[in-house]
Amino acid sequence: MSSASTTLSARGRLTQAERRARSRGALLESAARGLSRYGYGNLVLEEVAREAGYTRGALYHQFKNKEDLALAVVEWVYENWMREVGEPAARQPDPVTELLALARGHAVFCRRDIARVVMALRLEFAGQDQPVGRETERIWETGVKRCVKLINAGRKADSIPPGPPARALALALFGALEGAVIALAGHTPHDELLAARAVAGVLGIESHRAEETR
Amino acid sequence: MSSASTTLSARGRLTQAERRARSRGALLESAARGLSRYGYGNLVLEEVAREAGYTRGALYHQFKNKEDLALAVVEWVYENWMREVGEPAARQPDPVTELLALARGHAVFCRRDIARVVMALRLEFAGQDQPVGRETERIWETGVKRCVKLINAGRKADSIPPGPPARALALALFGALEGAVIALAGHTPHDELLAARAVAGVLGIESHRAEETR
DNA sequence: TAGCATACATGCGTGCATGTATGTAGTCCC
DNA sequence: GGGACTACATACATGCACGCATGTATGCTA
Repeated sequence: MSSASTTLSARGRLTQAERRARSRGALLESAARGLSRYGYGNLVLEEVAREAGYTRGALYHQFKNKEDLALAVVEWVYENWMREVGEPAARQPDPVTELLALARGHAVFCRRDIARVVMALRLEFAGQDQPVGRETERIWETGVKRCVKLINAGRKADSIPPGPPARALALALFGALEGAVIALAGHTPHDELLAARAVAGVLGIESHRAEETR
Repeated sequence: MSSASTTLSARGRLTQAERRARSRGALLESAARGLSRYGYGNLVLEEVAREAGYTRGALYHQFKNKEDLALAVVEWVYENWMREVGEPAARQPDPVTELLALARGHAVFCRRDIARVVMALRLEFAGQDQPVGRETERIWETGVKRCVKLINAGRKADSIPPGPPARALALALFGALEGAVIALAGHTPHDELLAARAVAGVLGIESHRAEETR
């Protein structure tokens, strides 16, 4: 529904590349919704294709197999997240406001029904050594590492109080954030504030910091 | 490993009821671990039985089918949770300390590898009308309702500040709590404090309230 | 201790989802 | 405008896990 904006070349007729890109986008989006709703194991490719307006033939033409599709979805979600949440937050002046911006941004990002993709896959593949699980874990770890740095910086600047190890804080932060946002699905606009509050709480900073809108 | 304490009758030989209870307990525990790790769809009954020291025959003798087993696990987890977390917390004197006790208690409860059963099943069956999903949703809703009451009480007593609707707060609270605890799996003892902090944050109360141990 | 009931094991049939092989329609390029 | 290529559909083969039916062992009752 959103990124079906594959610029079509002047005349109504589609070029091959456009055709390919359009169907690939539709399949990716459908698969993302499916993964978010049902997880990997319960995801039925027949349905993915149908909801995108194609058949499994198209899917297997664009992706090697189910695993390859899932990997592409994870990549796709990650890139969008970075563009819409990660990079804007990075422009904040100090660690605490950056962390709170991440929280708010993530809440808004997850208003689409993609919210649970990462959480679902992480849960499903935790503790197993499987490509999709590894990739999901990798991007999760990227986020955690980023938080660890921010927490350490914040503590140096005395804007985040001392306490448990930075890594534990970062894990709790992401966990609480994802959990809250998933539970609040559809509860616009409170999701944003409550996500920020959860993060502020984990960090142990004064709760009113979460209320500041920017 | 834990509740294998089916009192065996005086002599070494087991009575039928004891046999039954023992194997049922072992199967339930194994299934709970499995559900927590893999979710419902990926749960293979062959493995469940094997890890419990039986075969699928025993399983199908004790439970009608896979769904029945999952329902029994949900029930079993809920009862244990109420006994070990819900009831102790209810003995707290005021709403805020009760909510924080729930957070800490839940963190401790989830140190067993059962942590993710509810979250996993809720994710997997969200939006579908299926018995296991309904049951999981029901006990989740029980928890949310309890929180709503506590939040309203706390607001009347001025120990919780006004803000978003109580239901939104309760949802965020449980979501953040579960998410944080899952992410912190294995990070004893920080899990307890950070769970309390996440909850305190969502409630918008002063963060130092979360530090009080009881 | 004989005969029955209950706990559990083993083997088979079936359904469903993935992956592959083949067939058809829509583009590109000379 | 005709051949080559690409996007996609359809048809078929494979595998896995569930559920059930049947077989065996262990405990119960008289």
